[in-house]
Amino acid sequence: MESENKIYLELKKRLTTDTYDHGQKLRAEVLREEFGCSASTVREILFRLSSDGLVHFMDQRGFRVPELSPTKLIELTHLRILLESEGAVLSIRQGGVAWEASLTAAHHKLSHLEKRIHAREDPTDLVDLWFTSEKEFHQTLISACGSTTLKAMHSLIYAQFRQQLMKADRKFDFISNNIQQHSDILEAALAANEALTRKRVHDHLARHLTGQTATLASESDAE
Amino acid sequence: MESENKIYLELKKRLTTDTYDHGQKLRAEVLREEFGCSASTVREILFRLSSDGLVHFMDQRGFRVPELSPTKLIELTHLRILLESEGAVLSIRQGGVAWEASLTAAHHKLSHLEKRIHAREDPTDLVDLWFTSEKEFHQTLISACGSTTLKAMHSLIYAQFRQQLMKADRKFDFISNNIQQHSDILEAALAANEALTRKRVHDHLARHLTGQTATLASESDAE
DNA sequence: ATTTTTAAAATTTTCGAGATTTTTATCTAA
DNA sequence: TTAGATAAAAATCTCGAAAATTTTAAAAAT
Repeated sequence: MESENKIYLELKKRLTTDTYDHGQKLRAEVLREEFGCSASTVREILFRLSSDGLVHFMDQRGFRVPELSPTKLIELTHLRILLESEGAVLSIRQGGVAWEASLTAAHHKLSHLEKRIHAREDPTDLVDLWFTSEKEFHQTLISACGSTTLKAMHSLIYAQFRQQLMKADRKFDFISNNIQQHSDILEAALAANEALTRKRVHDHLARHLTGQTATLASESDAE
Repeated sequence: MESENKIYLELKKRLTTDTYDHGQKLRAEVLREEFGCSASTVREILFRLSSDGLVHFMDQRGFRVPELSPTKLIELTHLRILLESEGAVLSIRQGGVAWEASLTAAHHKLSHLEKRIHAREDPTDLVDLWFTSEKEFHQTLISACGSTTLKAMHSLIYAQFRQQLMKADRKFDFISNNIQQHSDILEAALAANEALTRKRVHDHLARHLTGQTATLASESDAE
């Protein structure tokens, strides 16, 4: 079972980091051979990932990587904004110095990396590192919210969001804006400005809300 | 696989409607015999329910009904307020007449039932019906939000919330308040008053937020 | 009497093979 | 040539039994 969890994590990583293509079939036999376990074990893991929304299961037709879906991306973005705003504001209220310190640290790492990427001609070999750092920053942002359930939910949504963008986000033409936006979020959070933090989380993710009149119900003005 | 889904739904119903006790062990062998399927099939279903948060899995130690947890209930309530407020407001904006009609219908059914319960000495035989109707009302409230993902997330949270209360809510000492609150929500929603709808969804669920300084970050004043 | 060891029983986990279904390839008829 | 039917191949799904682990019970030692 320990090894099963290893396989689960490895597959989860692959499914959110470009290894497979959207819509690609995940053949149990291939995975069984690669990981050296039984077909049932693979099946079990794929079902778990299916519950996480990272694998699409169809009765009698096996497992696939979910298709690219602009609609899905918009919905996931809405939920990220909702959960991260809420989590960030709760963290501002309850986090204290320890949280501020960890958020500053996470931002520092991410910022450093994003500047390196910005300066690069070809940032391909930094992609994986960026995925990790960006995730850590956003998780830290909500880490002191006090709700395990909210964090778990956010983790699910974040992984699916990342999966939708695993191909697109490798170009980093957005990196310049991102550096500023991450910095803005940090600033608002440290200033304990709740409304401004909400707005900046929203603005940071807003580029994924295109394609329809995508206005979040909880959106409000500030700044 | 069709039968597997049947078993899944049956178990899900049981896990949110009192059949088992909190913390009770779910022995695979017992379920296998009862449902007339193999051990692997039961295992697969229990894993699915585990991903839904309705079953607690421990490596080498089998599956259990999750323990009663006041903290968990508060967290789930927070998330219900967050998701239902958001979903309701989006539905107000996008739902149109069809949504208003279905919400009115769902409320009518629920209201009728709650009045019967209120009048009863012993409402035991109406419990299951109430669980169904109450769920339908709240799902209808957010049904026109336009986000499949938000609805799926809410469904997960709602089921876990219901599980936490499956024993407690059978007494119906809250029924009088509930009748008023459901009616208030309907009124605010039909009036397309977004802030008021948010507040009334919050007030409806507020009784489960006791036990700590449980203030939702997005809480605001209205009315 | 209490704790530790040892043995037995029960439960969980892994596995591979047979049964079922879907997919692919080939053949036949219009 | 196209469409439909048939057969072969490949994949999925179910199942029960063997292997591994935990739990329970009994015996031994402190």
